[in-house]
Amino acid sequence: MPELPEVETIKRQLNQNIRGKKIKKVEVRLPKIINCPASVFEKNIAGKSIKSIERKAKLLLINFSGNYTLVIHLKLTGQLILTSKTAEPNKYTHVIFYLDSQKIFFNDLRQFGYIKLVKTDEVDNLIFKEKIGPEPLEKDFTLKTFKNLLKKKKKSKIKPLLMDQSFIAGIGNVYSAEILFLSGVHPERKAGSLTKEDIKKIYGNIKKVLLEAIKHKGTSVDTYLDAYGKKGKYTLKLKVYNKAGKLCVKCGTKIRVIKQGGRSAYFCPKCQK
DNA sequence: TATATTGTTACACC
DNA sequence: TGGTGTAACAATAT
Repeated sequence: MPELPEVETIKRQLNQNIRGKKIKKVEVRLPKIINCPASVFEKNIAGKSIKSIERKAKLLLINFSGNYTLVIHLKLTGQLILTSKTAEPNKYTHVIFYLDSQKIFFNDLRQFGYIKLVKTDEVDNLIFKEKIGPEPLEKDFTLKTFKNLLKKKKKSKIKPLLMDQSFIAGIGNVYSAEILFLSGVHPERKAGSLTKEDIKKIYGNIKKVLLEAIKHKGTSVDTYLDAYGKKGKYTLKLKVYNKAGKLCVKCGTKIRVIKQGGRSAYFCPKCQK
């Protein structure tokens, strides 16, 4: 499941490899993935060069010459794979970008992901409309900022709150579970019940876990692959996510799973209070 | 063969 | 109004 570290990994890899290169042709195999007729899509992208690639929350932005930007969300099972000219698409390849000597596949098993063609100067507008919260790895995301945000959400349960993109950007089910485990905080605690120490720990672990995950090129619990088609190695570092019934690495208690808002929340009943 | 799973969003409820 | 719950989306594993 691509969250901030996975999207950041793809962003860095694409910047290293395709910045400045030209898109020769686009092939849209599944029209519902894009937000306009394929002819319009192709017309505005083909022949244009890639200026830069950015990340905002879990969104990947590819900026082109000619002032158009592709806004890409990978949702649950999306992939952007940079391959050779001769690589073959699979049945989940829905859009293909052709470069001079490479291809980029947009693959998505569940077809929830999207690629939107947007005028570059309208991207900020679009992101503003999505009400995306602060970027946790930015310098201005301080402990004080975090405390103040929590004050406004005293009645919310902490795990769904960390996953709320309008509260804080880029955190999903995997990393919220890991952050709370390392902080010793139970996923059902209300924001208003957290002590100063709890808040400090959660704040520190948000930065720590996300940075560590980027270092390992993300987590592959589902179909996630990086831009080179490789799995993320943070999967090996996971302590609670997807570990129901396994033994806690700290205390040996069985990891439990509960439902929160219809989603699985994994935690250690002894280490997380 | 039916069901659970999975993130996000839209929408209903209180 | 904010917090919570549910359906829908699609494909797969069980």
